[in-house]
Amino acid sequence: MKTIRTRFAPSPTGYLHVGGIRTALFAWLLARQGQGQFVLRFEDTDKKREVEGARDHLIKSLKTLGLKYDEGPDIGGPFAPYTQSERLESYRLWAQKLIDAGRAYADPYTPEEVQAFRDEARAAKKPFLYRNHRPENPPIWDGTMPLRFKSDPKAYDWHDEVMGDLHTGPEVIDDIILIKSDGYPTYNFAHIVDDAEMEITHIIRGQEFIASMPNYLNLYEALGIERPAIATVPHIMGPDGNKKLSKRDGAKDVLDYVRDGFLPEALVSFIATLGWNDGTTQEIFSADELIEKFSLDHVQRSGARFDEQRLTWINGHYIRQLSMDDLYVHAAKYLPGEADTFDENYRRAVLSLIQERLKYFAEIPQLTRFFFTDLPVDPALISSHKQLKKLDPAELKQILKTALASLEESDFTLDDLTERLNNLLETTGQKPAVLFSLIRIATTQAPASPGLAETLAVLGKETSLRRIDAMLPSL
RNA sequence: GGCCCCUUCGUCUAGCGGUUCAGGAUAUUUGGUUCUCAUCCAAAAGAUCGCGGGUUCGAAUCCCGCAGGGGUCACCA
Repeated sequence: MKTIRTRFAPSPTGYLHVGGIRTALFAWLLARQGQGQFVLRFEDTDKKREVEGARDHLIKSLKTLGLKYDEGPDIGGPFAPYTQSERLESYRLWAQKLIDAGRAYADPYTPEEVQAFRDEARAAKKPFLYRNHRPENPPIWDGTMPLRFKSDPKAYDWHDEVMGDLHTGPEVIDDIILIKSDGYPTYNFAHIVDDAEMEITHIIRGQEFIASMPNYLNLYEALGIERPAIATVPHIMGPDGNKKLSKRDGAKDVLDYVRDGFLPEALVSFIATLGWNDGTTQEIFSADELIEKFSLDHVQRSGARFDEQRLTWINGHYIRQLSMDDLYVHAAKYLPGEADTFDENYRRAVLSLIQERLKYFAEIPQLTRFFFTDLPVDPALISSHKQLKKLDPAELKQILKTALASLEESDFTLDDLTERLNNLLETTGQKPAVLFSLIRIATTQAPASPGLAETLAVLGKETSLRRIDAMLPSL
């Protein structure tokens, strides 16, 4: 069996959103499970649309998600270069073959003239076909005009690894442009040449290319190139509508998610299961499990909607599984600025307490601020509490004083605090809903916090007592 | 408008002619875990399988039509 070689071939015209990374992930998985190679290739033949920094961003996105490529623009490989703008000679050579065989010709029309043909077709509510205007005696191609493919319209039946058996008639075949008037090849031509020269065996690409597949089949024949296997995956839809996910709809970039504190393994698991599953009830997959279980024939044919809630759930799952050391490595930088003056042990203890509450790291500041700074006394925490608001302020004050007296004698170890809090339930005769809530509010001034004893133990004696003292006058 | 693809709980999906008045997950609601939030556990609610015809003893599953959604018809990829 031939070694599997897949590629991810983005154009550096924008950033990598979740939909784009999915084709990369699938291609990577295919290569990994077949002991094959995964190739990165930049398709930079449209210099007008190129975005500064997009290449680095693409590379960083792949690396962040752990999609390591075996050959690529920055690391080279046996078929270098891996950037299309550096491969113009190849396209020139293949184009010449077509010219020699009478299968390519110069397009003598100006863009305006072609546009007029197009408008004409549109007005007649018919699809535009350039070949209906194919010139009878085209000039010799001198490189200043577009070079077009002289197509051989016919019906095609082909197999797509995801979409199944497909069929189209000859009416969709046209004389596509091979080389633009600026000398750069079109994607339509360049990717076929590159995939052949780079010995790519499987192409994974988005739905938008399915309509041009017959044209590619026609080109493969004319070039005498055996086509790779094709897997066309559906688009990922935006959260609200049925539109293809795009940056314009507020879709975040993969690195945006990482920046907000989503773990790469969560992103990978989420993206893989958007439109794919292994047929069992397993919901979350590690990269190794994906390599073992992924299969193109279980990829959904319909577009999946991007559901951030599901991503959030998966991310929370992964955060909970993190060891303390890993949690600290990932999460420490999200701590609020006030945390800088505290030592590492304290910061670790805080993170440990909120680990099971975290959905993504960007939530850390709001969840932990009271551990690092005294928040102002907030009377609303009492007045909106369904138990405490019923009690007389004087009574609350008495309860808190009793608690304070006991805590003053505590060594603030977790065991001692737990025991004292339990004893206080008896001495004050209050329910936990009253006693614990009151102490919790006094010491945190936050609407939510980890368990009371744990929180007090981390805050320490001095801070806890100081905050209770500060609370008393307001009651 | 032509061509192509798609259509199961809000969402992601299982399902490949019968053991399914459709299973799981998430989201939602409720209860429990000595306080809040979260976790965890339990439960509830949620899909006449887009609609209409067939084929069959039997269809979410096969066939046809329709509707809706998406893609494409660039010197973009």
